[in-house]
Amino acid sequence: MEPIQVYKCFCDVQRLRILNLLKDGPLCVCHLVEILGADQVKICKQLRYMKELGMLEDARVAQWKVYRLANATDPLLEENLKCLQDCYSEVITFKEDTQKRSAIALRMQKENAACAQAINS
Amino acid sequence: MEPIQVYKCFCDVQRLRILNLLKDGPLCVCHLVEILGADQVKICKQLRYMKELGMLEDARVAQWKVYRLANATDPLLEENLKCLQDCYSEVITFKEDTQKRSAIALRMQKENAACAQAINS
DNA sequence: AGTGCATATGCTGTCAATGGAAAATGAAAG
DNA sequence: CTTTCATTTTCCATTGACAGCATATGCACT
Repeated sequence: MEPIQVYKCFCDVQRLRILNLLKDGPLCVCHLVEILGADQVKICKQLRYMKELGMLEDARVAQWKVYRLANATDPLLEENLKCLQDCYSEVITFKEDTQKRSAIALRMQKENAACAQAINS
Repeated sequence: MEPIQVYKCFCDVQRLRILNLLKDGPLCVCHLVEILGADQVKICKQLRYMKELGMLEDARVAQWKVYRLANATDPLLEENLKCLQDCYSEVITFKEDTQKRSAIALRMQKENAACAQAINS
């Protein structure tokens, strides 16, 4: 992966937040939409962007589409997510996102939601 | 410095090469032009871009203008330059640039060039 | 086939970034 | 004060990224 392309990818807070979330495991689009509180179409486009870049992979589970980080993790990606967490937590809502993610996982366990398998597969 | 702005700055190989060079100490525009083998006006614009971003500082020495990294070094900047050197040395000509820089410094010592003080001030 | 939910695509206007050519500034030297 | 060298600015055309909206696809259930 060309470093310049990676940096272009990093130029959007939403993309950074998505990458940070996926770092802890796969998620389906509806979860990302809920956590980021953003337009579905927009999220979709970001996901496609990062998939074409080779950063993400996707898989279908029934109606849902599950995205995960691509296998070969880019050193730039890891370093930067760490650095952002350490130094820019007021600027990017990584912590809040991760908390929301836990809340969703919990809720789905209780409700035994159909979509739950997406997270745990 | 907003991380997004920093990443936008990183989206250009020439800017990365400039930052890498300045990490080892200040340089004047003419040296950067020589090392990067690029259009002088273009370099100028990049320098201005990074100065307005707060990443660089400049000072005049006679006819020459000397650029250096701003005092407060951004953790993102340091981390990324290191990471790029480690993992992408085939993609970005950091090593060659640094060698050229040494060659210039040496040559100027011999010639006792007027511009030399710029590097060493 | 027809409905509903989840996800994706296409199109269009807008705005920022980039490059090239020409002109302008600032400092030193004749 | 004119020339020269180093650097910067301005203007203009082009490109690329992005948001918004409408529309389309894919899958499951009936």
